[in-house]
Amino acid sequence: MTETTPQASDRSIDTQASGFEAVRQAHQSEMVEDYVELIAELIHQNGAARPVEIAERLGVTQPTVSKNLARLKREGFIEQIPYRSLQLTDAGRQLAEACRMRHRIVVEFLIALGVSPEVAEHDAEGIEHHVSEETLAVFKGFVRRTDETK
Amino acid sequence: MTETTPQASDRSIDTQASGFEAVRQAHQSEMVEDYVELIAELIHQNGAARPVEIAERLGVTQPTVSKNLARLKREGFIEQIPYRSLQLTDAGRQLAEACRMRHRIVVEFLIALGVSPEVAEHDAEGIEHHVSEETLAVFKGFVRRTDETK
DNA sequence: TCGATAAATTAGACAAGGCTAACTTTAATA
DNA sequence: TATTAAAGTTAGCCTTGTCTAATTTATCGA
Repeated sequence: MTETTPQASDRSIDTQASGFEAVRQAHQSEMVEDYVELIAELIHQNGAARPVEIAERLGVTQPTVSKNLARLKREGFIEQIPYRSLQLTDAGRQLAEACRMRHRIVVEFLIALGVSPEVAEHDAEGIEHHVSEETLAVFKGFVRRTDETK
Repeated sequence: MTETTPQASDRSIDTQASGFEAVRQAHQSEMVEDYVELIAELIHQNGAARPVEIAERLGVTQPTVSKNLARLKREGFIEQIPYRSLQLTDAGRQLAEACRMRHRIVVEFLIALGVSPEVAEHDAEGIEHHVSEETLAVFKGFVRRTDETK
């Protein structure tokens, strides 16, 4: 019992709880974000995005992709005609673009900081979903300053 | 095709898939890590860690905590006698200490970078579970250099 | 010491996101 | 054009982590 005073911790209990709540929220959107981002990437790289390739890139099975795409469709992010390339709706494109930017910033930030490119990519995949606007702005500023110094 | 940005284009599909796999793995351990870390914190702050307080801090209900504690017990991280304070096993203490260190480094890193303390705490909660050893070492180095400059 | 209150557990439901197995549909080609 | 291989879906199961409602158990103050 080193800290005797109850307010010894600088954070209120509510603040702490809302932090954990936010993490749970983030987990809810991760799947959707990963999918739309990947679909945009595939369309950009290959001119088409197909479920089988999403499965391969994410390292999951086709039925899993099928089920998750149904959710994306239900939520209005994609349109799908079987055996044709998936298409992003306007909302989907918008979300994908935001995710792509955020992903790029996180990766570039880590690299600017001195993390190896492979690990930067790897860690960014998990980190990007938990970076607030404020932190993202700080990352961006750091990258910009580093670039200028080069 | 993939314009000037360095990433995606030169990454193998396997590497990408293993990244997503790692994120899924991380999610599996998050609960355990959050709980042992919080239990250690509560013991340190209050001299005792009780399920009801864990529920409050995490912003979840008591039955949720009850169920999750059963898993921690099953996996050998805690010992529990109802209505007594939870106790960490050696393994639990070890894990808690590692998590505490990592958490501290991430928070200090974000603050050193210029993120506000509240947001740093908030974001760290989500980020910490996705930071590799390499990246953590880089964070640590950055904090050290910043401290020296002060 | 006993009874009210708070703490904890149990039971049962639900949503997400994985999986395998089995099936259907499309496309490619012989 | 008829077959076959690949792509996609469906059905059904599992695990995790959440919830509410109901129940049990311990503690503490009158």
